[in-house]
Amino acid sequence: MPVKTPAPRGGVRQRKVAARVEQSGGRAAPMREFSRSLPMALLRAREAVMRHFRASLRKHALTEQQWRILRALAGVDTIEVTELARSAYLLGPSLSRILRDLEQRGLIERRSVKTDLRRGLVSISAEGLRLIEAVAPSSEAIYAEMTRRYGADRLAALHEMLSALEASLADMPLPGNGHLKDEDDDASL
Amino acid sequence: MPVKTPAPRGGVRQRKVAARVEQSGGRAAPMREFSRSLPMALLRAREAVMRHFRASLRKHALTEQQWRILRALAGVDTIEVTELARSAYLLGPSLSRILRDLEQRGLIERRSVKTDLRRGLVSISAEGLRLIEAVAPSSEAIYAEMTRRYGADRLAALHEMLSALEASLADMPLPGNGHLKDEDDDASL
DNA sequence: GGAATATGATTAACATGTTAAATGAAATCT
DNA sequence: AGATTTCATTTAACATGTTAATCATATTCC
Repeated sequence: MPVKTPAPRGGVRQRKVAARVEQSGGRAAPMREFSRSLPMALLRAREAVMRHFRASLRKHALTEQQWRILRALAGVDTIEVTELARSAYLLGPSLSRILRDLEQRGLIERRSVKTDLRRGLVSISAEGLRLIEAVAPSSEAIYAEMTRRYGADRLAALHEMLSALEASLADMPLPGNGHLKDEDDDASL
Repeated sequence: MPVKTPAPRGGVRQRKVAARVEQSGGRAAPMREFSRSLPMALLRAREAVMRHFRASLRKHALTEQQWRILRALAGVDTIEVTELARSAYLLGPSLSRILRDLEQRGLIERRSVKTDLRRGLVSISAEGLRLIEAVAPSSEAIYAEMTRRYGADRLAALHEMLSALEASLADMPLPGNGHLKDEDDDASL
């Protein structure tokens, strides 16, 4: 039988004095509110989207990344592993593992470039295509419902702002990475 | 000595016929372009942001998630584990592991709620606070540079659109999840 | 008060993210 | 040709994401 929520739940006690960070000038400024963290906002938004797809994928024993790979393969005849990594936005090691598994499941086929045995070629199998056709309809329906709820215009605008963000940061220099491990880098920037 | 790029690199061969998906009406429609996938766009944007922080965090032997936890703890006196999970946007199992490690490193302290021994209380240690003060400056500087590049207005607008997206999908029903594993769900929706 | 149920947290198991190192093959240099 | 360097991919090692199961404690019901 149901149990009511146990108690008014104390939960959080606010810190008396907020953490402060010394600025280069010597003044102290409050640290930016945690909730406004951009990576967190992107993570939360992404999860809000993804959780609707997980159930459908799980029914077909697919992970999100495996699905990304199959989707990428569906659009081409064959593709080199490195290109596939770019296309599905996966790092090499993850891709290596997943391709091994997908091949064992018969969803993809692999061979090598004859003129350069280092390069691997990947293509989707007939069974892989069948799987895509089985999953895609509900996936498309979910996308459609999301677009309806959020608004197609707003969605397009969001896509634009996201790729603009990527572009803005693409040529931003990464921190010196001064090959030192525990060096004090407070003065940097 | 440098070696020039080896060859014009064939890479990808386009599939002759694009994958198509049967619609409920019986017509065939081209599958949405893979590159337009919203989860992918969010993932790429997030990575474009995060890669600038990783080096700084690694210098202090912190992962992104450990940093999120310390940041969340810095704002409060003590917090219950469940609240911390919400605050740092981590699932329970991940949080459990990370708290175990952070406690071993002396960066946090734990105890239990006296009136309910199931609930754990977490707080940041003095050493943890020192670590935050060591990392925050460069972190803030990176945020500042990102804001400068992307534009403060645009950034605020992006935040708004992301939380609006979350809100739009919050009450969207998840797929029936019909407790069946390999059932054909093509007709769903 | 004791059985049944619910809750908070952890553990288990497996997949992926991330960085470093290793492996095998091709290109370059001499 | 042989040594060296570069390149594509894989393997290794460790941290996290994800779901299910477990464990201890609390609550509810009888």
